[in-house]
Amino acid sequence: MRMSQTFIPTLREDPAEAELISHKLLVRGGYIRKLTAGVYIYLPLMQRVIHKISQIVREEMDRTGALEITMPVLAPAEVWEKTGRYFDIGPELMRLEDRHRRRMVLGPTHEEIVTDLVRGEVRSYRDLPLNLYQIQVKFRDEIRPRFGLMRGREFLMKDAYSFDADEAGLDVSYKKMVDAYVAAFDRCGLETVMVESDTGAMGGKFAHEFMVIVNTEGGEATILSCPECGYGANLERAESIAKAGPKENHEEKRKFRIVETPDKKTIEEVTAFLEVPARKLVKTLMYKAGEKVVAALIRGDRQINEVKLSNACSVPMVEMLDADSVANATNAPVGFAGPVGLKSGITIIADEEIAELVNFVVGANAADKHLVDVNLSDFRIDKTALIRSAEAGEWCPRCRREPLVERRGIEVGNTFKLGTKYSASLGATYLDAEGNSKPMIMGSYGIGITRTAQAAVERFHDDRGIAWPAPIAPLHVHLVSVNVKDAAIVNAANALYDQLQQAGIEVLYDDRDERPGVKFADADLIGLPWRITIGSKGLAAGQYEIKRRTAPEAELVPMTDAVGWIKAKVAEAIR
RNA sequence: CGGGGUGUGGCGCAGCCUGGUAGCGCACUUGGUUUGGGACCAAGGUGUCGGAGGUUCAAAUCCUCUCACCCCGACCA
Repeated sequence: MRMSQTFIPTLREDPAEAELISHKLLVRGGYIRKLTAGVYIYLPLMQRVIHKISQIVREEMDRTGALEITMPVLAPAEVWEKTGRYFDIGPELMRLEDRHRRRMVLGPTHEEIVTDLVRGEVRSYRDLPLNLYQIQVKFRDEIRPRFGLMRGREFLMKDAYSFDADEAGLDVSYKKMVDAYVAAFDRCGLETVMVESDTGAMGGKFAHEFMVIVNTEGGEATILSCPECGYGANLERAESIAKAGPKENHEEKRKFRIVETPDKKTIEEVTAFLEVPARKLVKTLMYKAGEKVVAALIRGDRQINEVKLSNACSVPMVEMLDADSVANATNAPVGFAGPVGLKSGITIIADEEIAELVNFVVGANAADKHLVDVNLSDFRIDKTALIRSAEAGEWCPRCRREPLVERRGIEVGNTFKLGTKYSASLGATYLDAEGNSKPMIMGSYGIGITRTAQAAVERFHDDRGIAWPAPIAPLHVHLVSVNVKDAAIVNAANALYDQLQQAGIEVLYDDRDERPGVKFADADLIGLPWRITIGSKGLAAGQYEIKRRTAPEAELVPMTDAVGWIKAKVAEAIR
């Protein structure tokens, strides 16, 4: 590919639209351009990266026996209503009407469509297991698209769906997918960690996420993992051991009393004013869970975990009450809610840690008042559950030998054991060997292709530009001719370009009439794994200068050996 | 959707407070000199100042509405 004839619009300055380093580099390097919020155009280099990643993923999927298909982006709303997700997913599901005013959606994922397909075509246990996948555009109307490809509204995803006759079959299918994911990311040159995650709106009972660990702000998800036993989980999901640390509750229980706390609403304000530690205070957070109002009690120094809370309430999602509803429910402004004397219609769910507390502080359900020396016997608890977020430093919930450590990661893939959520609601059943009709057992498995590409940039870059892992680099070699007015250099560069191409090496040839500094800066920015420089110095010595993008210095390779040398290096790196 | 901010040549920005007919850097075009880490000289082209309405002799600048985009929060591959 000759640079003078392709389309790689590099930028000297950072684009104003980008915050994240990987986003800036992809725009500056001429990989992507934004069309509108969360929607991007993939330029020639990006297209090649996408092909590379897709091809690796495709090969690993095919190896498992999964079959590639393509389902439409546009789908009738009907199928989504049957599974209930038309309502569950909410505004993130892009809805539209066609000219006949039929309601349609743009697929954010394809469980409904693939299940509908399989329902019509598969009837016997003899046809199972079946795993169908596609690599295709998804659309999610994100509340706030950001970080370029990291959270676009339109993005490329590989999604696979497995259908099995029983749970044992699902376990086998799931394991195959997990292994394929590990292999695929590994082949991309990306180290990932697999963590347990919540199933969220996807439904199902068991899920994992594949995270690329980064130590930049690009890591959106927080994961907790155990250095000892390898346990890892998304913060949303991470288990806590209910009883941690020594008890301090041998104090004698006192009778609670009301204290004035004028305008002290936050934990910080109340603890400072009353001079008690935050862990002696119980936060009462008011939530809406379906039709019910729930008061969630957790220790003042803990964070609520809404996913765990919604699981405890058996609803897909909980939502914090707005200020008016809080006032309505507690007869007090926000900041003074408490469990004592709360209306009977409100469900009180307490975190497990609450049970250990004695003589604590709660809101009084009256403006500018709190209750001190409150004890468990002073109010009702409808349910006790683990609803606080786990924290780094807590003991590993599995091996209990090491404290959990916190890292940040980018989620590039996930796997779900769905069970029968979709097959049951859509009637995807089969006849077993005894002639009984049963719902198929499903799994679904996603890899964000475009997100993986950006995650790689977030992981592999320096202050000059991208440094692609060779297997997913758009091309392998960046050939730079130092001076296009020097016939000897041009002849040598042209000749080498031809030789490299004939040897099957993907090469980007910078044949532009630019100064060397411009070419080097662009090469570093674009980030191909090797750069070969042709200038008069090397030519005179019969050597090419070959520089690995990640190495500080170039190597000098005899001209006669160069093609074989680079070919071997590339082969080794993309193996 | 709540809070904050920005829209001025292709890109990055100044000008706006204190109205007076649009500017800088990069990029681009032409000619010349240069050529191992983002060159230099000369000449040149490029804007209905996001849109609509209003105030005014006069609006990029003031007012109202509107649209788009960005950042912080809740959601996600």
